[in-house]
Amino acid sequence: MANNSADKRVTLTDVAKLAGVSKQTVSRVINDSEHVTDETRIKVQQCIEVLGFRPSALARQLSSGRSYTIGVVSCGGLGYLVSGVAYVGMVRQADKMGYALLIKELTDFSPGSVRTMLDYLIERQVDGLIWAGPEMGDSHVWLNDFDLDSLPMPMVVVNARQRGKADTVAFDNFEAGRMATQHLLSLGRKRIGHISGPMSRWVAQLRVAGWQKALDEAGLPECKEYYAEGDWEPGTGGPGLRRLLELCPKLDAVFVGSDRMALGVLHEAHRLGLRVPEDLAVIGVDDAPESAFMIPPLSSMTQDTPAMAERALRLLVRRICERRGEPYPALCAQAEDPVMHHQLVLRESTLGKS
Amino acid sequence: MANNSADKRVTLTDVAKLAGVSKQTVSRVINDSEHVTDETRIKVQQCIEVLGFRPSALARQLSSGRSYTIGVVSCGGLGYLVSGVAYVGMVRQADKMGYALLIKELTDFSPGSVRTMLDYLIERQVDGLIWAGPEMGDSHVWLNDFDLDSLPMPMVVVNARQRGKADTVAFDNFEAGRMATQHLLSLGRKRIGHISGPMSRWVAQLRVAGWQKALDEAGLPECKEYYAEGDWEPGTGGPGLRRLLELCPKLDAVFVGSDRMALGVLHEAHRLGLRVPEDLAVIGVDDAPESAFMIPPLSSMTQDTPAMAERALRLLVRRICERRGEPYPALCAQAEDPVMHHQLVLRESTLGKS
DNA sequence: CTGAAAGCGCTTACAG
DNA sequence: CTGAAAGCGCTTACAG
Repeated sequence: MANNSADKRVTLTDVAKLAGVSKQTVSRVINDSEHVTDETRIKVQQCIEVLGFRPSALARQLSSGRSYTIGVVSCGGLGYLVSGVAYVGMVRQADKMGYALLIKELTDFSPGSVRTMLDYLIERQVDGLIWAGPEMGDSHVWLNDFDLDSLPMPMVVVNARQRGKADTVAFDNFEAGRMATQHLLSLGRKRIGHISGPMSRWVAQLRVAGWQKALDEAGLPECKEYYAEGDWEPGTGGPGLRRLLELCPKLDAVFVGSDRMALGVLHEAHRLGLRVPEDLAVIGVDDAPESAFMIPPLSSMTQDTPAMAERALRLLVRRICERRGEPYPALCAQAEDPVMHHQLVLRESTLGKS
Repeated sequence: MANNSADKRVTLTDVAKLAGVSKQTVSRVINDSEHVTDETRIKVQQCIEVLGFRPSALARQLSSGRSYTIGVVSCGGLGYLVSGVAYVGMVRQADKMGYALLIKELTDFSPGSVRTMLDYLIERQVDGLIWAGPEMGDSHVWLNDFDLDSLPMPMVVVNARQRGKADTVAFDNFEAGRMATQHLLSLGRKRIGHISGPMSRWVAQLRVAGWQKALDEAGLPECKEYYAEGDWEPGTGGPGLRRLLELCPKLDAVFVGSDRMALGVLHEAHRLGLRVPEDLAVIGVDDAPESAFMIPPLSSMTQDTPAMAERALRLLVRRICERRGEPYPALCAQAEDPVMHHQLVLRESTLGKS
């Protein structure tokens, strides 16, 4: 194995010299160009071996204008679990298509720091941009102000409101809220409350709206009063449930904005001596790995976050290729629906023992 | 706001031309060199504004040999949750010190793919390397084969076995296993079983060893028989517990390798009519956000993974600066202990109702 | 304090 | 199929 240690960088020029050919020819070999004799190719490859030559990606990028790097803007905050899982999906997918991910974290949402972030990524000449982070309040206002077409590269927004011309890959959270509520209705429940995630979040807002819609459709608008706001975490499940019971002592079902909060709800119900689902049916969202093992096992809605991240990445690579007039890699050859859907997963917390 | 759209890249040369100075002077201005008249500086800065000039990080890197990029090799696998949380910690910390993270995923552990991975990162001239991924079986054998000093940049290994000269930041999982077991012993339990993570994992092995050590110290070596292997996930907790009860029907305590598996154990105990902790004391590891809300609330051991990731990053930046003879950024100015420690968090699953 | 030159390591046209 | 030249956009010495 060659020894390209700290000594001195081996360059294409060195290889060319040793092989007795031009730099251009060496370049052709490392880029798998067809216009090279087998003889020449082999000779060059041997010299590459011998010298332990590794082309500098940096130099290549500078001269070719292509970086095979995708910039990821994340804003983790409390959503770190989801972000984390999503990261893994993105890394894998990027890798398969030959891209690396350059990850930067947005620490605040001022237009200034957004601008700085974008400039930084532009400076590094990323081929495309993934905007991955929860949409908090008006954090995406800049998307309106900005002329996205002025970005020198395509961008895909993940799990946030669709805006203007920016591509977006997101779950249909309105539908999720509606479906969860409809399930509770189908069980004959009439007093259905909701504990939502933080209302500054787009995702939480939509789930609330879906819940309300289902209630209206069922002719139970009064239930819309049975509402409490949480923060996605287990700790707000219990207080949320108590609040709901204050508002409606006869509450018979609750749709909880996340499985983690639902854990808190189950815990509190147990403490209060409420039987689940006999007295209170509970359904969450996420279908966390834990949910099947809660007491009782929790009904929920699957949400395949890694799949969303992967889909976003494939879409982005499509856009990158489109702009450059290059063919698509096989993985993103066909267009996919940018809207992701949840699916009901029913367990004891709504169905009871089977 | 300047309009640097897809048109044409604005370069340092353009600025120099407009300002009527040399490129070198513009370079000085953007690098905050002191040897520039205020007058010149202001003039240049204005031209930069007007043209919307953004220096190319790529060009800078190529000519300066410094990329301010840290390569992260991850191998997610089932440990995605932990990896995800760790990612966020790393991204944040890197950002604060002016580095970006370039993330690559290792898909298999053959020496070849490890070599390819390292070459790739070297090609991209990352300033340093983080090896972040669970140590599976002999996956780190290459660390022995490789002469780490031949790497052109420093590397820090996260949460894996200490090897040779490579810096390592990791939890003391042996101590964790011992402490958890000692806690159960202190409650007067005499038949203490263990359900471990996959034994191909270094972390799991150490926790098992710590448990055994504590049993030996307590003069209860026979308990070492009460053992089952799981996979960290909730689904293996129940089967693990049943296995333990086969081996020792009078089992009175169990140390579970992860809180997620412990959830499965609690679920199964509930099903079997075993009271926790009266009949069976249960303690996990991780102190997951869910643990305080399990039924009953789970005793555990905190494990601050983001903190570990951040510490690893700080250490790496220290090493980078050392090699280059540069001063340390404030954040990593002082050396830190590379060994991280768990802490007991006691709840009802071992202590009972207070 | 400022500038002209050379160079970082590759790729892109353009010839032959 | 192969090569000599120019260029990607900066920075690093070296002069003045």
